[in-house]
Amino acid sequence: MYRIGELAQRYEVKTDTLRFYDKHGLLIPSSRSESGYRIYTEADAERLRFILRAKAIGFSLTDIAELLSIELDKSNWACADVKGVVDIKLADVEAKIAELNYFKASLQRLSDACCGGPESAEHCSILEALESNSSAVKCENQTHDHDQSHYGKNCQNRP
Amino acid sequence: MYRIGELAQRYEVKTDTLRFYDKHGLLIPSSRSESGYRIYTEADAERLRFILRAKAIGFSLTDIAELLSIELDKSNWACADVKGVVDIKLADVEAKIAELNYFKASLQRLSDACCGGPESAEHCSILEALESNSSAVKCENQTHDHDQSHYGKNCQNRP
DNA sequence: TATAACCTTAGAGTTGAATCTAAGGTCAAG
DNA sequence: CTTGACCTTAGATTCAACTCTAAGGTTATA
Repeated sequence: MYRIGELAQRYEVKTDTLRFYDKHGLLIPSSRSESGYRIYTEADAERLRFILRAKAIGFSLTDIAELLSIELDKSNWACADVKGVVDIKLADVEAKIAELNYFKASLQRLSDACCGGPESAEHCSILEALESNSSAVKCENQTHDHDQSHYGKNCQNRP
Repeated sequence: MYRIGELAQRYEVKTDTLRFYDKHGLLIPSSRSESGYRIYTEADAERLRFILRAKAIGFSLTDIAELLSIELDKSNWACADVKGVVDIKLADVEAKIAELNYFKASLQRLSDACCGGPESAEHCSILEALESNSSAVKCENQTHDHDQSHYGKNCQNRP
């Protein structure tokens, strides 16, 4: 039997968060004290661990609510249902990774083309790439010239 | 010279979005008509292209505002400033990718351990993993047994 | 019995990037 | 001269997942 503060401390969440989970039906404490304090049982704590674990794996609270409703009524669901939730999330995460890898490549191309030195940005290849219509990034040694050796191995696309 | 609707259509954004960019200082139209209509010039359109390109690369509107303020006053900034913005974003994107890869691995482990069949979820290894305290995912063939050949090459962690 | 540390509630605020609503003004075509 | 497509504004709403505030009630300890 825990009060909200104890449970919060034990699982390193804010009491606000537990109240939020209560209000949204994810974790409604098994009972209340006479004065209205939330009383959490060990089973409630288990449910919280389930929530936190699922959250750590990347599920949204909506996903978790779905998982919990299956969990509470397992025998009326099939493995396929559960795996479905996981696989949708997996596809989701994979799509996000692909998108971010695309961003990363774009940023890397920009970064590599720029000397990063104290020179004026008037001929900065990053700004020029953002101004131009093409997706090509021109290297800076073609526009302002300086001793690039100071600034590391930039501009991967030089001849 | 474009009115808001024309510019919006040309670049496939909503007029709302352009008004939002106006209000937030990202793209203030060069002039207004007598009746107060926003009038965008070709230079404004160019600036919009800059914004959209930067957005596609994954910059937030705040990042873009910074990039634009450098762009407008290039000669008073160094390449290092510009590259700084890009490199911070790059680190950011890399961190997000790493986190998502971690999520992906967790989800993959869960998915692989579950048969995904029409069997009752009572012994579903996904739910069991979420219930248990360990991060290990036990394979289902140890709990409910069925002809797994129907459901593909699941449960990578079997003996 | 007073003080501090707890607990309660309803409701507002946060972030980012729009998107929507209401109430109204402008303009070209028929 | 009216219809409909456009434009204006301020301000509200959306999404997720909290986080915070104000105003007050409870409980353990000195």
